[in-house]
Amino acid sequence: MSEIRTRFAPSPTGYLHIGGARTALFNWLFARHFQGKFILRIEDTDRVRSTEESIQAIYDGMEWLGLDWDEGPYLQTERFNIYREYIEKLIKKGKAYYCCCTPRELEEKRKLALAEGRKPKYDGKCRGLDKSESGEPHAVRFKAPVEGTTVVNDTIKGEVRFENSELDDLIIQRSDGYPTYNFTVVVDDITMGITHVIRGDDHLNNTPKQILLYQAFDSPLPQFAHVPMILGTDKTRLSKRHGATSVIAYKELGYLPQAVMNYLVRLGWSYGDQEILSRDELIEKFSLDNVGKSAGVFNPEKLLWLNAHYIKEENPENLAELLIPFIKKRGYTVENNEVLQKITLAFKERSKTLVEMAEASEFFFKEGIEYDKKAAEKFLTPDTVEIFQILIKRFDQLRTFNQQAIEEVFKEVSSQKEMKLGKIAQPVRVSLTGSTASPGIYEVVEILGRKKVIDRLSRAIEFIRKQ
RNA sequence: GGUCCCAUCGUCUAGUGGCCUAGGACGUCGGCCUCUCACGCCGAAAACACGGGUUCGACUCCCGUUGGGACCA
Repeated sequence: MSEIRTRFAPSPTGYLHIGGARTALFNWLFARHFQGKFILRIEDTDRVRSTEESIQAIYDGMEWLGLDWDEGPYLQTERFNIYREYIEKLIKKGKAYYCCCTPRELEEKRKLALAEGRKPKYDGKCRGLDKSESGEPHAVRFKAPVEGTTVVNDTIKGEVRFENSELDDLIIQRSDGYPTYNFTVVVDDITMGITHVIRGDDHLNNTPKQILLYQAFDSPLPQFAHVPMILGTDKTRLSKRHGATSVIAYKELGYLPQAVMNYLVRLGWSYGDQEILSRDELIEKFSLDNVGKSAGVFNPEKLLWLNAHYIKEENPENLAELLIPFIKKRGYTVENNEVLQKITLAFKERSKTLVEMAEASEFFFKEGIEYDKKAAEKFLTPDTVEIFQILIKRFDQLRTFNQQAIEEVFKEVSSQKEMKLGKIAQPVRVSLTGSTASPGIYEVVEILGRKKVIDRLSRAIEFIRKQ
């Protein structure tokens, strides 16, 4: 078989949508699996809705997910000459014709048809007329076959049949000179040598029209694969109403791209019972055969679980790097050093997102920490003052201030005072972190460092005395 | 409205005629672990939409019904 060529062809009318990202991902995986080419094409013919920022947002989203393309980006707005050429070809072949029906005329006919219970189909008024280009405003219509059946041989959906009589003489160029969607897609896919068209199944109904166009051009058909949609919790098409739908939003919410990729690909595709798949594994194992037929509901909880998994997997150095922007956002200056890496180590088991991690670790960076009211009431009590004093003294005397030594101190004080470890750890935790929940206390003490620990314990003593 | 697609636990899914007493995962609930919170581990509840066929045998094949979705306007 010759080279596999797939493409992702989004319209730049917003952000890179989760659904679009999955389509891109499937195309990318398919191309990478077969060592083919993945092409990016921006379908920006809708000039009103297409924006520069949206195009950039698509690049950003794909870059974040690591979906690199081999050719393009091609912009449709730079390809009008090609479309014009292909329109001419069709007219010369007698497979397209000028249509001078005005939109108003068409609209009236449509209403009439509807009122009479007929299908609102073009009546073919201009079909037989041999109109050459004149001053009159005109559209160009494709002369579609009126009978027969067009079969879409879809890799995912199987054989789908459409009666040609149901299809219309579609407009391929509007009276304003703009080519229309179904036409540009076909011309682009032909000229770009696309072998596999993998796209959302919302395009399945367009496919017979496109196949007719391929046939009119005597071009071989690509293999079509229509992947099911992603729905929201209410089972309607996933949209902003369902929460974050842009890929970049997930970056900002502290998700790792591996998690998003893993989640997206498993939504609609499976490899037995395996839930966790690395990027390389996906390339190796991805196949259109295992793509399901039915639409899937986007499940943020599972994505969150995957994200937690990938945070746990990530090494401290990378994790620290990823965490920095989130800490900066909270107003602290940090660099990727040993301390920050220890912090990520302490939190990676207990954070589901980087945002959570930055929030939970804030007490490390904050100068005057505040005590949680209830926690202070419960644990910062007069009887703990003595413990704090002993701890301050012992910490001060420690030769090496590391976890092991710190643990020993706690254990000794615990047995000396015949107090359960928890009885000591919780008050210390509150005085160091402000709350009752944190990583292991020995870890916290070590990372905070001798000076801050002693300061915070002293401050807690003061606090208790003032009560 | 017309055309098309789809249908296994709440959700993502495994299942390709006997391996199914329907498996896994998220979530939920219970327990264990424990210096707190988590992680982890163990366990539980939870599904083949319905009705007809085909077959010795249907989750699996066919038809219909119902439900959902998409596209066209």
